Amino acid sequence: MTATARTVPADSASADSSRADAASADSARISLAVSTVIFALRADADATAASLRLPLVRRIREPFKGRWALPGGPIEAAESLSAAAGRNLVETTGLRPTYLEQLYAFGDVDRSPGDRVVSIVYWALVRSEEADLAAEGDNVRWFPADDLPDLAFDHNTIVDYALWRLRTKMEYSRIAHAFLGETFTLSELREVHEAVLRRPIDPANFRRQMEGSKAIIATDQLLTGGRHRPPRLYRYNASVELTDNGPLTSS
Amino acid sequence: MTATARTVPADSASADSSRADAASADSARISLAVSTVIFALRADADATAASLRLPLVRRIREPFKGRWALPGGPIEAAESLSAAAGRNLVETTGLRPTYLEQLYAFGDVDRSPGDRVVSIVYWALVRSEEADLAAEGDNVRWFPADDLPDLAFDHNTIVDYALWRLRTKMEYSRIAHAFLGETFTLSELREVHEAVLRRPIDPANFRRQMEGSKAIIATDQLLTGGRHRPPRLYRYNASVELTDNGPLTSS
DNA sequence: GCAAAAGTGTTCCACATACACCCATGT
DNA sequence: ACATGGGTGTATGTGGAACACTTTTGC
Repeated sequence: MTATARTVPADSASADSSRADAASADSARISLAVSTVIFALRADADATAASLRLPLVRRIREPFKGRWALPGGPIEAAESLSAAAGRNLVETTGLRPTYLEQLYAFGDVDRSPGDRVVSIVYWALVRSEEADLAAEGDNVRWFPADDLPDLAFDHNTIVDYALWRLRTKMEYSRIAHAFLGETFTLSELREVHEAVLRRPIDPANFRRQMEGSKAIIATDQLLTGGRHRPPRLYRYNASVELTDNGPLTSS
Repeated sequence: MTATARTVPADSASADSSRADAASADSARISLAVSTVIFALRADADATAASLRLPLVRRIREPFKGRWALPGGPIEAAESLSAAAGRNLVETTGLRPTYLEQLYAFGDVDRSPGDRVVSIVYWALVRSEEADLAAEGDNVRWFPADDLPDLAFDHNTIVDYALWRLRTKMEYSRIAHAFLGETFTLSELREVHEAVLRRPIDPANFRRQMEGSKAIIATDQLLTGGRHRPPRLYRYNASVELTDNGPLTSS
């Protein structure tokens, strides 16, 4: 992460650097794209537990023709980066994200054979119920996030990083709500944590942490129809942000 | 942070999205730039404490001609994003960064009047001693990070976010070393924390936290010449990363 | 000796963990 | 009745905050 810059005489400073935010003929050759890592929790094949899954699209042209890749595309002149990512997501899956955040800008010189592409990558969470009716076909398919094939470009690296961010953020943020609907039981919320973090969590302690955090509000409703004692339904407390992104909450 | 995307028929998915990572005529109109928020700790005017400062460059052309702005410029075809940021930093200040990390990609449609510019912003830390001999002139000047004038573009927002990231990261990472030299006393390290976080820290507890973290190694040398009991010199433990950036440590 | 920073010891408290135990429901 | 998940109570441990106290230097 440390730059490999060399020292240079201090005098050469101001002339070049005053071109701040101006584009030259050089940078016009670099093309810009947006990609999105879309996570959903979906029932496993054996239906015993939910697991993290993400949709990929099959590339229909070179480079990496036939390989699976993250959904992505160019940015239109009149849309912001997050709007481009959101549009992208809708076009690929037909789903609306409940959470969308910029992940990282990937711009290594050789990440795309032939041309130079800088990809601004977003990551998103969609509700499980919605994900079940998501578009799937020959060119769009959902894969288990922890067991992907060899993807096009540096997309395996990108997914690894997105997974790391999701898991890190799950530990200190209220992000799990984004996988669930309007109301939910504490067990459902706990199962989201367990599926993402891949470890069991003590229900008793989880309850106290959540109730102490003021991130959820108990409703007066119980979920009946289960096989056992009906659990209370909770609602997300909209007055607390899902994640603390500092001064960048509104972009 | 939530996208404002609308739902769309699921069928329209694969055709467009398979253009992943390809650039169209649209995105060729968007120019790409790199900017850098460079932090150093420098002695205050009254020399009693150090404070966070950063170098800005004066814009010599429209838009925002005459306004102060973050150092930045275009990305060259053969350099990575971090290399562009590092070069940028050297050209502006003549300094070598001890820490350099991508901050965020800013790409709102109207952030630059007239044209559409996406700026990939890095933030950097440089050593205090080095910063004292940094280039400064009519078009490059250091400002206190917490008291900036009205900057060009959305650069005030960018600095606010960079400050938030620096302060957040200072709390859970070993990043403070980047402001210091090869060896340092615990007081110096603590003063870095105090200056960045703007609050006093108990020296006794700070010592135990640092020693317990294994991030620093005691040398057998004491720093003599002070007015009081000579403190021990410590060295940064290179075997632990400054920050945990997950699977992205080497880019 | 005195001032002041370096460095050590100890108490207190918040909070996470582990786990025993009671509650309410469907079968 | 009993199995099972919902929900409460409680002991133990860990780590930070607060602060008293000792050590070592310059003057």
